[in-house]
Amino acid sequence: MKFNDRWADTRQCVRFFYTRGLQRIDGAIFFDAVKLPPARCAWDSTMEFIDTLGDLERERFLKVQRLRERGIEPYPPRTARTHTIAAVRALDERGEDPGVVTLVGRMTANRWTGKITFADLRDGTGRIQLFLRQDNLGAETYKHFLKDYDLGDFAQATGSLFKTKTGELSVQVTELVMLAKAVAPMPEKFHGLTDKETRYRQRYLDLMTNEETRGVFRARQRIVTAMRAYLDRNDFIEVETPVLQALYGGALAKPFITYHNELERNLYLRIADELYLKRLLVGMFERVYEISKDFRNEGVDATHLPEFTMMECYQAFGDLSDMIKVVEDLFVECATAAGGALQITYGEHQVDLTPPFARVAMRDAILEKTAIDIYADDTFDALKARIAEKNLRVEPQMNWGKLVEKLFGAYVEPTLIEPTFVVDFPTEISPFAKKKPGDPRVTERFEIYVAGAEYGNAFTELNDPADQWQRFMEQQGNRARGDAEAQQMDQDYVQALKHGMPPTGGLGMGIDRLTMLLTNQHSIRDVVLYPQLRT
RNA sequence: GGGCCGCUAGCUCAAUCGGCAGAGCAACAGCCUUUUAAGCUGCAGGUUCAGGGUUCGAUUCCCUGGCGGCUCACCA
Repeated sequence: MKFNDRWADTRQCVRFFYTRGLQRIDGAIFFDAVKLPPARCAWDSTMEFIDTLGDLERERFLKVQRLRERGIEPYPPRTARTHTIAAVRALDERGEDPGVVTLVGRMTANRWTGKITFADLRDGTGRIQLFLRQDNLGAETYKHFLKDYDLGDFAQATGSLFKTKTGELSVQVTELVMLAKAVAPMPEKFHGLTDKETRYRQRYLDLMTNEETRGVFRARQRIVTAMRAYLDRNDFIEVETPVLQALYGGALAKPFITYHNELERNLYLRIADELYLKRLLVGMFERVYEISKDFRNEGVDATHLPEFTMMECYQAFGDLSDMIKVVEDLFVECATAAGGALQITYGEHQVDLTPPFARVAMRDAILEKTAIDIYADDTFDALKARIAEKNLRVEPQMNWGKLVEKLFGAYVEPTLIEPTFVVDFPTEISPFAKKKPGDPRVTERFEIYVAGAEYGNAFTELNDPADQWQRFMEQQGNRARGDAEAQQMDQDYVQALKHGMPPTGGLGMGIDRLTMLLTNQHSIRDVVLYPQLRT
C-alpha cells in the first residue's frame, strides 16, 4: 500500500465525513482511530474501498468526499432534464429557440482558457458544447467546476442556447449540477480504446469512447426491428420455444450439456428452434417465427460464437420459392434499416442487394469451379482426391453429401460475392428437407450467400413421417460411425408429423452474421455486445 | 487443436546491439475570458502479463505458464 500525501489526504477527508455523518463529531475521535468503535461501519468499508483504488481514482474519490463535505451529493437520485441534446439540435435547425434548457450527459472533453471553459456534454442522442464562464456561473461555482469536475462525470447543465464565434451551437451555462461522479478515468479521448480484449470485456468503455461501436449496435437493433416488423406484417406469429431440451435437434451440431438436479438428468441447450416450431404447424398455427439464442459447442473464431442469435420462420402452405421471397424481402428491409442503401460495401467487395438474387444449383456451381460432376459415377473418390488437394480433413465416415459440402465450402463459397441462392443440397446433409421430386439425391433446400459467406438456410420442409423416420435412422447410423453432430432420433417429432404437417417452407437466418454484413464488420465479436472470449 | 504475432504509466504508444524505462493524452500545482485532440510553465505517475533461466547487468535473449489477436483446421 502506498502511503503518499495524497492518499493520507483522502483518508482524512473520508474520516472527517463519516465521523460527522454518523454524529460522532468529537475532536478526540476525529483524529484518533483507536477510539473509533471496533464494529465495522461505513468508515471501515470506505477505507477498504479506497485501498482498492489506483492513484488517479483516489484523486477523484477525494473529490467525491470534498463534495459531500460541502453538502453536495455526488450521486443524486434524480435529474431535471428538459431536452435531449438531439431535441435541442433539432429545434435549432428549425430556427426555434427553446429558451432556457436543462441538459444532462457525460462530460467528455474540456478546453479551458482561463475564466472560460468549453466542455463537451454527450447524452444518448448526441454531443453539444457547454460554455462555462466565470461571469455567468460566479467565481465560486466556476472554481468548484474546475476543481471537482473531471472528464467522464455525468452532469446537468442549465442555460440558454447561443452560437459561439465559430458558429457552434452551445449552452451558456448558468447552473451546473453533478449527477454522477466518475471515479475511474475515461480512456484517452483521441485514440480511444483500441485494445480488443478490453473492448469486449469492458464493453461500456468501448461504447462510451467509440462512436462507431455505438453505431454498429444501433444498426443491429434496427435490423432486428425491421425483421420483426416484416414478419409481423406478413402474419407470422412470434413464439418462444424451449432453450433447455431433453432431446436436441434441428441442426447438425454439437450441443452444450447441462444437468437438472431435481429431475436427475441431463438437458441440452438448444442448437436450433426448428423441430419445436414445426410442431406448431401441426397444431395449425400457419406462420410462426422465433428470434432467439442458439448454442453450439464448437469452435470460436471470427464467424462463430458458442451462443448466437437466430431467426427461424415457417410458413404453412408455402415452399422454397416463398422462402426465396422472404429472404429477398428481408435483405431489402434490413439493409434499408441498417444503412439505407442496397448497394453496400463489405471489406473489399461492393455488393448490390437489389432482388432478384441469382440462383445456381450446387452441382453446377461445383462443376464450374472444380470440373467435377458430383453426379458422375466415380464421384466419391474424385471428391476425396480434390479435397485432399485443398488440405481439408477427410474423415473416414464421411458420406457423399459431406464430401460435396466440403468441396463446396472450399471451392465455391468464397467466390459467391453477389447475393446468390445455392439450391439442391445433398439429402444426406439435409435431414429435415423434402427430397427434390425426381431426384432423391438432393433436396428442396437453398442457402443464401453474399460476399463469400452464408446468411440463411431454407427448405421445403419434410413432412412425410416415414421419410423423416428413415432420415433419423440414417443419422443414427452416422452417429454410430463417429459423427458427433449427427441427429438423435426424435420419436415425438415423428409422432407429430404422423398427425400431419401441411406443406411448409421454412427459413433460418443468422442475425449476427447479417449484422456483420450490413455494418461492414468482419468479426462476429464486433456485433455481439458481450462475446464469449477464450476462457 | 496447429502456426504466427502481441502484452511497457489510467489510455495511445516509444525504448538502437543486452546498458539509468520515455513521450502524448488524462491527473496534480499554476497562467490564460471564444476553444475544437486548445496552448504554456512546473510536478508526479511503473511488479515492463506471471514465474524461472542465461548474464556483471534483461522490457530486450531462452524456457514454462496466463491472456488476447490473426490465420489454418474443425464447424453453421
